Amino acid sequence: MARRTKEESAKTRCAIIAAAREVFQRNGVSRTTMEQIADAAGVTRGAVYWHFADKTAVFYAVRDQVALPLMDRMNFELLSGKTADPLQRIELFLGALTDALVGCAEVQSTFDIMTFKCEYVDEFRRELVESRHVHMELLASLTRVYKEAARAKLLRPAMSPEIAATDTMIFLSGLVRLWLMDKSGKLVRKRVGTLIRAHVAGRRAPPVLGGVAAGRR
Amino acid sequence: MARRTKEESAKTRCAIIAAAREVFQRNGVSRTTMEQIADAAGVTRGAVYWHFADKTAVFYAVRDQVALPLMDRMNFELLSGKTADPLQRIELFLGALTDALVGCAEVQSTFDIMTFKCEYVDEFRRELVESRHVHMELLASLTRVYKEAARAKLLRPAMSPEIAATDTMIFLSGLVRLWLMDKSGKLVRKRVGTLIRAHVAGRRAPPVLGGVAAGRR
DNA sequence: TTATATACAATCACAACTGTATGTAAATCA
DNA sequence: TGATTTACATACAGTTGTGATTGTATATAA
Repeated sequence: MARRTKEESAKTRCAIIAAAREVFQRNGVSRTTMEQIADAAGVTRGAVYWHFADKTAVFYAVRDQVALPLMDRMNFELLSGKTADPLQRIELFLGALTDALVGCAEVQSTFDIMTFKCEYVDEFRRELVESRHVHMELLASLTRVYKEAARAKLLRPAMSPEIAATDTMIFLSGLVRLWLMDKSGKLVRKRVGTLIRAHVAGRRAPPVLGGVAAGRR
Repeated sequence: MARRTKEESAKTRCAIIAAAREVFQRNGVSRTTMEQIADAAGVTRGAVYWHFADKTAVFYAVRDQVALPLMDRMNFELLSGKTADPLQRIELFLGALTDALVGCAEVQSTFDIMTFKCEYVDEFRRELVESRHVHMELLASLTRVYKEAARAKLLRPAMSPEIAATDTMIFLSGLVRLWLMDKSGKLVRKRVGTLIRAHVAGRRAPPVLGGVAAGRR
Protein backbone atom coordinates (compact mmCIF):
# COMPACT_ATOMS: atom_id res chain seq x y z
CA MET A 1 0.00 0.00 0.00
CA ALA A 2 2.52 2.48 1.14
CA ARG A 3 5.47 3.54 -0.85
CA ARG A 4 8.71 1.83 0.24
CA THR A 5 12.16 3.23 0.63
CA LYS A 6 14.82 2.45 -1.94
CA GLU A 7 16.37 -0.39 -0.01
CA GLU A 8 12.99 -1.95 0.66
CA SER A 9 12.31 -1.73 -3.04
CA ALA A 10 15.57 -3.51 -3.79
CA LYS A 11 14.62 -6.25 -1.36
CA THR A 12 11.27 -6.62 -3.06
CA ARG A 13 12.98 -6.97 -6.41
CA CYS A 14 15.28 -9.59 -4.98
CA ALA A 15 12.37 -11.47 -3.42
CA ILE A 16 10.61 -11.51 -6.76
CA ILE A 17 13.65 -13.04 -8.43
CA ALA A 18 13.98 -15.68 -5.72
CA ALA A 19 10.27 -16.44 -5.91
CA ALA A 20 10.38 -16.67 -9.68
CA ARG A 21 13.27 -19.11 -9.49
CA GLU A 22 11.27 -21.41 -7.25
CA VAL A 23 8.08 -21.21 -9.28
CA PHE A 24 9.94 -21.57 -12.58
CA GLN A 25 11.56 -24.73 -11.31
CA ARG A 26 8.33 -26.18 -10.00
CA ASN A 27 5.99 -25.25 -12.84
CA GLY A 28 8.24 -24.51 -15.78
CA VAL A 29 8.71 -21.06 -17.26
CA SER A 30 5.77 -21.06 -19.64
CA ARG A 31 3.25 -22.37 -17.13
CA THR A 32 4.35 -19.91 -14.50
CA THR A 33 2.04 -16.92 -14.26
CA MET A 34 2.92 -13.50 -13.03
CA GLU A 35 0.43 -14.02 -10.25
CA GLN A 36 2.19 -17.16 -9.06
CA ILE A 37 5.45 -15.26 -8.93
CA ALA A 38 3.80 -12.39 -7.10
CA ASP A 39 2.12 -14.70 -4.59
CA ALA A 40 5.35 -16.56 -3.89
CA ALA A 41 7.09 -13.23 -3.33
CA GLY A 42 4.30 -11.95 -1.09
CA VAL A 43 3.30 -9.09 -3.39
CA THR A 44 0.77 -8.50 -6.13
CA ARG A 45 1.20 -8.59 -9.87
CA GLY A 46 1.40 -4.83 -9.81
CA ALA A 47 4.69 -5.01 -7.96
CA VAL A 48 6.13 -7.54 -10.36
CA TYR A 49 5.12 -5.45 -13.35
CA TRP A 50 6.69 -2.45 -11.67
CA HIS A 51 10.10 -4.09 -11.42
CA PHE A 52 10.00 -6.12 -14.63
CA ALA A 53 8.48 -5.45 -18.02
CA ASP A 54 7.18 -9.00 -18.38
CA LYS A 55 7.94 -12.63 -17.59
CA THR A 56 10.83 -12.66 -20.02
CA ALA A 57 12.57 -9.92 -18.05
CA VAL A 58 12.08 -11.90 -14.86
CA PHE A 59 13.56 -14.95 -16.52
CA TYR A 60 16.69 -13.14 -17.64
CA ALA A 61 17.06 -11.58 -14.19
CA VAL A 62 16.97 -15.05 -12.66
CA ARG A 63 19.59 -16.21 -15.14
CA ASP A 64 21.89 -13.23 -14.70
CA GLN A 65 21.88 -13.49 -10.94
CA VAL A 66 23.85 -16.72 -11.08
CA ALA A 67 25.33 -16.74 -14.58
CA LEU A 68 27.21 -13.47 -14.43
CA PRO A 69 29.21 -14.17 -11.25
CA LEU A 70 29.83 -17.72 -12.42
CA MET A 71 31.23 -16.62 -15.77
CA ASP A 72 33.67 -14.33 -14.03
CA ARG A 73 34.90 -17.04 -11.73
CA MET A 74 35.27 -19.53 -14.57
CA ASN A 75 37.28 -17.17 -16.71
CA PHE A 76 39.48 -16.42 -13.74
CA GLU A 77 40.23 -20.08 -13.02
CA LEU A 78 41.02 -20.79 -16.63
CA LEU A 79 43.04 -17.77 -17.65
CA SER A 80 44.59 -16.05 -14.69
CA GLY A 81 44.86 -19.15 -12.57
CA LYS A 82 47.22 -19.62 -9.70
CA THR A 83 48.85 -22.69 -11.18
CA ALA A 84 51.54 -22.87 -13.81
CA ASP A 85 50.45 -26.34 -14.97
CA PRO A 86 47.84 -25.73 -17.68
CA LEU A 87 46.23 -29.14 -17.27
CA GLN A 88 45.79 -28.56 -13.58
CA ARG A 89 44.22 -25.23 -14.45
CA ILE A 90 41.69 -27.09 -16.56
CA GLU A 91 41.04 -29.41 -13.65
CA LEU A 92 40.57 -26.48 -11.30
CA PHE A 93 38.26 -24.83 -13.78
CA LEU A 94 36.06 -27.92 -14.02
CA GLY A 95 36.15 -28.27 -10.26
CA ALA A 96 35.21 -24.66 -9.71
CA LEU A 97 32.11 -25.00 -11.85
CA THR A 98 30.92 -28.24 -10.34
CA ASP A 99 31.67 -26.95 -6.84
CA ALA A 100 29.47 -23.95 -7.52
CA LEU A 101 26.76 -26.33 -8.72
CA VAL A 102 27.07 -28.74 -5.81
CA GLY A 103 27.41 -26.07 -3.17
CA CYS A 104 24.77 -23.54 -4.08
CA ALA A 105 21.04 -24.18 -4.23
CA GLU A 106 20.42 -21.07 -6.32
CA VAL A 107 22.86 -22.28 -8.96
CA GLN A 108 21.21 -25.69 -8.98
CA SER A 109 17.73 -24.26 -9.41
CA THR A 110 18.80 -21.88 -12.13
CA PHE A 111 20.68 -24.54 -14.09
CA ASP A 112 17.74 -26.88 -13.67
CA ILE A 113 15.41 -24.23 -15.05
CA MET A 114 17.68 -23.45 -17.98
CA THR A 115 18.14 -27.11 -18.80
CA PHE A 116 14.77 -28.70 -18.20
CA LYS A 117 12.17 -26.05 -17.49
CA CYS A 118 12.43 -23.65 -20.39
CA GLU A 119 11.48 -23.75 -24.05
CA TYR A 120 13.93 -21.89 -26.23
CA VAL A 121 11.58 -20.26 -28.69
CA ASP A 122 10.68 -16.67 -29.51
CA GLU A 123 11.92 -14.37 -26.74
CA PHE A 124 13.93 -17.18 -25.19
CA ARG A 125 15.76 -18.12 -28.37
CA ARG A 126 18.12 -15.25 -27.53
CA GLU A 127 19.43 -17.24 -24.60
CA LEU A 128 20.39 -20.15 -26.85
CA VAL A 129 22.28 -17.79 -29.15
CA GLU A 130 24.15 -16.27 -26.25
CA SER A 131 24.87 -19.70 -24.84
CA ARG A 132 26.37 -20.62 -28.20
CA HIS A 133 28.67 -17.61 -27.99
CA VAL A 134 29.72 -18.55 -24.48
CA HIS A 135 30.55 -22.02 -25.71
CA MET A 136 32.58 -20.61 -28.61
CA GLU A 137 34.59 -18.47 -26.23
CA LEU A 138 35.01 -21.35 -23.82
CA LEU A 139 36.27 -23.48 -26.67
CA ALA A 140 38.74 -20.80 -27.64
CA SER A 141 39.99 -20.46 -24.07
CA LEU A 142 40.33 -24.19 -23.61
CA THR A 143 42.17 -24.48 -26.91
CA ARG A 144 44.63 -21.84 -25.81
CA VAL A 145 45.29 -23.64 -22.53
CA TYR A 146 45.68 -27.00 -24.24
CA LYS A 147 48.10 -25.45 -26.74
CA GLU A 148 50.10 -24.17 -23.83
CA ALA A 149 50.07 -27.68 -22.39
CA ALA A 150 51.17 -29.10 -25.73
CA ARG A 151 54.11 -26.68 -25.92
CA ALA A 152 55.14 -27.78 -22.42
CA LYS A 153 54.93 -31.44 -23.55
CA LEU A 154 52.28 -32.07 -20.92
CA LEU A 155 49.57 -33.06 -23.38
CA ARG A 156 49.43 -36.58 -24.69
CA PRO A 157 51.08 -36.33 -28.11
CA ALA A 158 48.37 -38.20 -30.02
CA MET A 159 45.81 -35.60 -28.96
CA SER A 160 45.50 -32.30 -30.82
CA PRO A 161 44.75 -29.27 -28.62
CA GLU A 162 41.65 -28.48 -30.65
CA ILE A 163 40.17 -31.92 -30.21
CA ALA A 164 41.14 -32.00 -26.55
CA ALA A 165 39.44 -28.65 -26.00
CA THR A 166 36.27 -29.70 -27.77
CA ASP A 167 36.24 -32.95 -25.85
CA THR A 168 36.56 -31.12 -22.54
CA MET A 169 33.73 -28.79 -23.49
CA ILE A 170 31.59 -31.80 -24.38
CA PHE A 171 32.57 -33.42 -21.09
CA LEU A 172 31.55 -30.37 -19.13
CA SER A 173 28.25 -30.01 -20.93
CA GLY A 174 27.39 -33.67 -20.45
CA LEU A 175 28.57 -33.71 -16.86
CA VAL A 176 26.37 -30.79 -15.86
CA ARG A 177 23.38 -32.20 -17.68
CA LEU A 178 23.67 -35.65 -16.15
CA TRP A 179 24.43 -34.20 -12.73
CA LEU A 180 21.17 -32.28 -12.92
CA MET A 181 19.26 -35.39 -14.00
CA ASP A 182 20.83 -37.53 -11.33
CA LYS A 183 18.89 -36.62 -8.21
CA SER A 184 19.53 -40.09 -6.80
CA GLY A 185 23.30 -39.76 -7.10
CA LYS A 186 23.77 -43.17 -8.66
CA LEU A 187 24.75 -41.89 -12.07
CA VAL A 188 27.37 -39.20 -11.49
CA ARG A 189 26.75 -37.09 -8.41
CA LYS A 190 28.83 -39.21 -6.07
CA ARG A 191 31.78 -39.34 -8.43
CA VAL A 192 32.13 -35.87 -9.88
CA GLY A 193 35.63 -35.38 -8.49
CA THR A 194 36.85 -38.75 -9.72
CA LEU A 195 35.37 -38.15 -13.14
CA ILE A 196 37.05 -34.78 -13.50
CA ARG A 197 40.41 -36.11 -12.37
CA ALA A 198 40.11 -39.05 -14.76
CA HIS A 199 39.16 -36.76 -17.61
CA VAL A 200 42.20 -34.55 -17.16
CA ALA A 201 44.54 -37.41 -16.31
CA GLY A 202 43.50 -39.09 -19.54
CA ARG A 203 45.04 -36.35 -21.61
CA ARG A 204 48.21 -35.91 -19.63
CA ALA A 205 51.30 -37.20 -21.39
CA PRO A 206 52.92 -40.18 -19.66
CA PRO A 207 55.91 -39.04 -17.58
CA VAL A 208 59.17 -39.16 -19.53
CA LEU A 209 61.63 -41.63 -18.05
CA GLY A 210 62.95 -40.05 -14.86
CA GLY A 211 61.62 -36.69 -15.99
CA VAL A 212 59.80 -33.74 -14.50
CA ALA A 213 57.20 -34.39 -11.83
CA ALA A 214 53.64 -34.53 -13.11
CA GLY A 215 51.75 -32.10 -10.93
CA ARG A 216 49.62 -34.63 -9.06
CA ARG A 217 48.56 -33.92 -5.55
CA MET B 1 -16.25 -34.50 -43.93
CA ALA B 2 -16.53 -37.99 -45.18
CA ARG B 3 -15.41 -40.96 -43.21
CA ARG B 4 -12.02 -42.35 -44.25
CA THR B 5 -10.87 -45.92 -44.66
CA LYS B 6 -8.53 -47.46 -42.12
CA GLU B 7 -5.37 -46.81 -44.07
CA GLU B 8 -6.38 -43.21 -44.71
CA SER B 9 -6.97 -42.86 -41.01
CA ALA B 10 -3.49 -44.20 -40.30
CA LYS B 11 -2.05 -41.69 -42.74
CA THR B 12 -3.92 -38.91 -40.97
CA ARG B 13 -2.52 -40.02 -37.65
CA CYS B 14 0.95 -40.04 -39.14
CA ALA B 15 0.45 -36.60 -40.66
CA ILE B 16 -0.63 -35.26 -37.28
CA ILE B 17 2.54 -36.59 -35.66
CA ALA B 18 4.71 -35.09 -38.40
CA ALA B 19 2.88 -31.78 -38.15
CA ALA B 20 3.19 -31.75 -34.39
CA ARG B 21 6.91 -32.35 -34.66
CA GLU B 22 7.30 -29.30 -36.85
CA VAL B 23 5.11 -27.04 -34.76
CA PHE B 24 6.64 -28.26 -31.51
CA GLN B 25 10.07 -27.42 -32.86
CA ARG B 26 9.03 -24.00 -34.09
CA ASN B 27 6.85 -22.87 -31.20
CA GLY B 28 7.83 -25.09 -28.31
CA VAL B 29 5.54 -27.71 -26.81
CA SER B 30 3.68 -25.49 -24.38
CA ARG B 31 2.97 -22.71 -26.86
CA THR B 32 1.78 -25.13 -29.48
CA THR B 33 -2.00 -25.31 -29.65
CA MET B 34 -4.03 -28.19 -30.89
CA GLU B 35 -5.32 -25.94 -33.63
CA GLN B 36 -1.80 -25.22 -34.87
CA ILE B 37 -1.11 -28.94 -35.05
CA ALA B 38 -4.39 -29.54 -36.83
CA ASP B 39 -3.76 -26.73 -39.33
CA ALA B 40 -0.26 -27.96 -40.09
CA ALA B 41 -1.64 -31.44 -40.66
CA GLY B 42 -4.45 -30.14 -42.86
CA VAL B 43 -7.21 -31.29 -40.54
CA THR B 44 -9.31 -29.80 -37.77
CA ARG B 45 -8.95 -30.08 -34.03
CA GLY B 46 -11.67 -32.71 -34.10
CA ALA B 47 -9.38 -35.05 -35.98
CA VAL B 48 -6.51 -34.51 -33.60
CA TYR B 49 -8.73 -35.15 -30.60
CA TRP B 50 -10.01 -38.27 -32.29
CA HIS B 51 -6.52 -39.77 -32.60
CA PHE B 52 -5.01 -38.39 -29.38
CA ALA B 53 -6.45 -37.72 -25.96
CA ASP B 54 -4.59 -34.44 -25.60
CA LYS B 55 -1.35 -32.63 -26.41
CA THR B 56 0.61 -34.81 -24.05
CA ALA B 57 -0.38 -37.91 -26.00
CA VAL B 58 0.74 -36.22 -29.22
CA PHE B 59 4.06 -35.37 -27.60
CA TYR B 60 4.75 -38.92 -26.52
CA ALA B 61 3.74 -40.18 -29.97
CA VAL B 62 6.29 -37.84 -31.52
CA ARG B 63 8.93 -39.07 -29.11
CA ASP B 64 8.17 -42.77 -29.55
CA GLN B 65 8.28 -42.56 -33.31
CA VAL B 66 12.02 -41.95 -33.24
CA ALA B 67 13.07 -43.09 -29.77
CA LEU B 68 11.81 -46.64 -29.96
CA PRO B 69 13.60 -47.68 -33.18
CA LEU B 70 16.71 -45.83 -32.05
CA MET B 71 16.88 -47.62 -28.73
CA ASP B 72 16.70 -50.96 -30.50
CA ARG B 73 19.52 -50.09 -32.84
CA MET B 74 21.70 -48.76 -30.04
CA ASN B 75 21.26 -51.85 -27.92
CA PHE B 76 22.07 -53.96 -30.91
CA GLU B 77 25.31 -52.15 -31.68
CA LEU B 78 26.44 -52.33 -28.08
CA LEU B 79 25.50 -55.83 -27.09
CA SER B 80 25.14 -58.09 -30.07
CA GLY B 81 27.63 -56.22 -32.23
CA LYS B 82 29.47 -57.66 -35.14
CA THR B 83 32.89 -56.92 -33.73
CA ALA B 84 34.79 -58.86 -31.14
CA ASP B 85 36.76 -55.81 -30.00
CA PRO B 86 34.65 -54.27 -27.22
CA LEU B 87 36.16 -50.81 -27.63
CA GLN B 88 35.35 -50.82 -31.31
CA ARG B 89 31.82 -51.82 -30.39
CA ILE B 90 31.63 -48.72 -28.23
CA GLU B 91 32.89 -46.68 -31.15
CA LEU B 92 30.34 -48.23 -33.47
CA PHE B 93 27.62 -47.58 -30.92
CA LEU B 94 28.53 -43.90 -30.65
CA GLY B 95 28.78 -43.68 -34.43
CA ALA B 96 25.41 -45.32 -34.91
CA LEU B 97 23.68 -42.79 -32.73
CA THR B 98 25.34 -39.76 -34.26
CA ASP B 99 24.79 -41.14 -37.75
CA ALA B 100 21.10 -41.42 -37.00
CA LEU B 101 21.16 -37.85 -35.77
CA VAL B 102 23.13 -36.47 -38.70
CA GLY B 103 21.30 -38.43 -41.34
CA CYS B 104 17.66 -38.11 -40.34
CA ALA B 105 15.70 -34.88 -40.12
CA GLU B 106 12.98 -36.45 -37.99
CA VAL B 107 15.53 -37.54 -35.41
CA GLN B 108 17.04 -34.07 -35.39
CA SER B 109 13.71 -32.37 -34.87
CA THR B 110 12.65 -34.76 -32.15
CA PHE B 111 15.92 -34.46 -30.25
CA ASP B 112 15.76 -30.71 -30.63
CA ILE B 113 12.26 -30.69 -29.18
CA MET B 114 13.21 -32.95 -26.30
CA THR B 115 16.31 -30.93 -25.51
CA PHE B 116 15.29 -27.33 -26.05
CA LYS B 117 11.58 -27.07 -26.70
CA CYS B 118 9.99 -28.87 -23.78
CA GLU B 119 9.53 -28.13 -20.09
CA TYR B 120 9.75 -31.22 -17.96
CA VAL B 121 7.03 -30.51 -15.42
CA ASP B 122 3.73 -32.18 -14.55
CA GLU B 123 2.74 -34.59 -17.33
CA PHE B 124 6.15 -34.27 -18.95
CA ARG B 125 8.13 -35.07 -15.83
CA ARG B 126 7.48 -38.70 -16.67
CA GLU B 127 9.78 -38.39 -19.66
CA LEU B 128 12.66 -37.25 -17.46
CA VAL B 129 12.16 -40.21 -15.18
CA GLU B 130 12.17 -42.61 -18.09
CA SER B 131 15.20 -40.90 -19.54
CA ARG B 132 16.97 -41.45 -16.24
CA HIS B 133 16.19 -45.16 -16.46
CA VAL B 134 17.49 -45.30 -19.99
CA HIS B 135 20.70 -43.68 -18.82
CA MET B 136 21.04 -46.16 -15.97
CA GLU B 137 20.67 -49.07 -18.35
CA LEU B 138 23.07 -47.48 -20.80
CA LEU B 139 25.58 -47.07 -18.00
CA ALA B 140 25.17 -50.71 -17.05
CA SER B 141 25.66 -51.84 -20.64
CA LEU B 142 28.70 -49.65 -21.12
CA THR B 143 30.19 -50.88 -17.88
CA ARG B 144 29.77 -54.46 -19.01
CA VAL B 145 31.50 -53.76 -22.30
CA TYR B 146 34.34 -51.88 -20.65
CA LYS B 147 34.80 -54.73 -18.17
CA GLU B 148 35.07 -57.06 -21.11
CA ALA B 149 37.68 -54.74 -22.57
CA ALA B 150 39.56 -54.67 -19.29
CA ARG B 151 39.63 -58.45 -19.14
CA ALA B 152 41.09 -58.50 -22.66
CA LYS B 153 43.73 -55.96 -21.56
CA LEU B 154 42.40 -53.52 -24.14
CA LEU B 155 41.43 -50.84 -21.63
CA ARG B 156 44.04 -48.44 -20.36
CA PRO B 157 45.00 -49.91 -16.98
CA ALA B 158 44.68 -46.64 -15.04
CA MET B 159 41.02 -46.39 -15.99
CA SER B 160 38.36 -48.34 -14.12
CA PRO B 161 35.52 -49.73 -16.27
CA GLU B 162 32.94 -47.92 -14.17
CA ILE B 163 34.57 -44.54 -14.63
CA ALA B 164 35.19 -45.21 -18.31
CA ALA B 165 31.54 -46.10 -18.79
CA THR B 166 30.29 -43.03 -16.95
CA ASP B 167 32.70 -40.87 -18.91
CA THR B 168 31.45 -42.27 -22.21
CA MET B 169 27.86 -41.64 -21.18
CA ILE B 170 28.77 -38.08 -20.27
CA PHE B 171 30.56 -37.72 -23.59
CA LEU B 172 27.54 -38.93 -25.50
CA SER B 173 25.17 -36.67 -23.63
CA GLY B 174 27.36 -33.63 -24.13
CA LEU B 175 28.08 -34.47 -27.75
CA VAL B 176 24.43 -34.70 -28.67
CA ARG B 177 23.58 -31.53 -26.79
CA LEU B 178 26.34 -29.49 -28.38
CA TRP B 179 25.67 -30.98 -31.78
CA LEU B 180 22.09 -29.76 -31.52
CA MET B 181 23.22 -26.31 -30.43
CA ASP B 182 25.83 -26.06 -33.14
CA LYS B 183 23.81 -25.15 -36.19
CA SER B 184 26.82 -23.37 -37.67
CA GLY B 185 29.04 -26.43 -37.43
CA LYS B 186 31.96 -24.57 -35.93
CA LEU B 187 31.69 -26.21 -32.51
CA VAL B 188 31.36 -29.92 -33.14
CA ARG B 189 29.29 -30.80 -36.18
CA LYS B 190 32.20 -30.97 -38.58
CA ARG B 191 34.26 -33.15 -36.27
CA VAL B 192 31.90 -35.70 -34.79
CA GLY B 193 33.79 -38.64 -36.26
CA THR B 194 37.15 -37.38 -35.09
CA LEU B 195 35.80 -36.67 -31.63
CA ILE B 196 34.36 -40.15 -31.27
CA ARG B 197 37.54 -41.82 -32.49
CA ALA B 198 39.62 -39.69 -30.12
CA HIS B 199 37.31 -40.50 -27.23
CA VAL B 200 37.61 -44.24 -27.72
CA ALA B 201 41.30 -44.13 -28.64
CA GLY B 202 41.96 -42.27 -25.40
CA ARG B 203 40.93 -45.26 -23.32
CA ARG B 204 42.63 -47.92 -25.37
CA ALA B 205 45.69 -49.41 -23.71
CA PRO B 206 48.95 -48.65 -25.50
CA PRO B 207 50.06 -51.61 -27.65
CA VAL B 208 52.36 -53.97 -25.79
CA LEU B 209 55.85 -54.04 -27.27
CA GLY B 210 55.58 -55.90 -30.55
CA GLY B 211 52.19 -57.20 -29.47
CA VAL B 212 48.76 -57.65 -30.97
CA ALA B 213 47.53 -55.12 -33.53
CA ALA B 214 45.36 -52.39 -32.07
CA GLY B 215 42.26 -52.34 -34.24
CA ARG B 216 42.86 -48.97 -35.89
CA ARG B 217 41.61 -48.43 -39.38
C1' DT C 1 5.99 22.77 2.98
C1' DT C 2 4.38 21.51 -1.26
C1' DA C 3 4.89 19.03 -5.58
C1' DT C 4 6.18 15.14 -7.73
C1' DA C 5 7.82 10.73 -8.47
C1' DT C 6 7.87 6.16 -6.52
C1' DA C 7 6.26 1.63 -5.24
C1' DC C 8 3.09 -0.74 -5.22
C1' DA C 9 -2.51 -2.62 -5.07
C1' DA C 10 -6.82 -3.32 -7.34
C1' DT C 11 -9.70 -3.60 -11.25
C1' DC C 12 -10.93 -4.36 -16.05
C1' DA C 13 -11.30 -5.61 -20.85
C1' DC C 14 -9.78 -8.69 -24.01
C1' DA C 15 -8.02 -12.61 -26.30
C1' DA C 16 -6.88 -17.34 -26.49
C1' DC C 17 -6.99 -22.14 -25.58
C1' DT C 18 -9.17 -26.29 -23.92
C1' DG C 19 -12.42 -29.93 -23.66
C1' DT C 20 -16.74 -31.44 -24.85
C1' DA C 21 -20.86 -31.94 -27.21
C1' DT C 22 -23.12 -32.38 -31.31
C1' DG C 23 -23.52 -33.09 -36.36
C1' DT C 24 -22.58 -36.00 -40.44
C1' DA C 25 -21.35 -38.87 -44.17
C1' DA C 26 -19.19 -42.71 -45.51
C1' DA C 27 -17.13 -47.36 -44.39
C1' DT C 28 -17.96 -51.67 -42.42
C1' DC C 29 -20.56 -55.39 -40.54
C1' DA C 30 -24.41 -58.65 -39.93
C1' DT D 1 -29.58 -53.80 -47.22
C1' DG D 2 -30.14 -51.78 -43.21
C1' DA D 3 -27.71 -50.73 -38.64
C1' DT D 4 -23.94 -49.28 -36.53
C1' DT D 5 -19.46 -47.49 -36.06
C1' DT D 6 -15.79 -44.71 -37.56
C1' DA D 7 -13.44 -40.60 -38.67
C1' DC D 8 -13.71 -36.68 -38.70
C1' DA D 9 -15.87 -31.19 -38.78
C1' DT D 10 -18.29 -27.66 -36.36
C1' DA D 11 -20.11 -25.18 -32.57
C1' DC D 12 -20.09 -23.93 -27.74
C1' DA D 13 -18.97 -23.04 -22.90
C1' DG D 14 -15.77 -22.20 -19.52
C1' DT D 15 -11.41 -20.89 -17.72
C1' DT D 16 -7.21 -18.45 -17.51
C1' DG D 17 -3.60 -15.21 -18.34
C1' DT D 18 -2.13 -10.73 -19.96
C1' DG D 19 -1.34 -5.90 -20.30
C1' DA D 20 -3.20 -1.66 -19.29
C1' DT D 21 -5.47 1.45 -16.46
C1' DT D 22 -6.55 3.53 -12.33
C1' DG D 23 -5.98 4.35 -7.44
C1' DT D 24 -3.17 5.62 -3.38
C1' DA D 25 -0.05 6.47 0.25
C1' DT D 26 4.39 7.69 1.12
C1' DA D 27 9.41 8.94 0.28
C1' DT D 28 11.98 12.45 -1.60
C1' DA D 29 13.37 16.69 -3.81
C1' DA D 30 12.87 21.67 -4.28
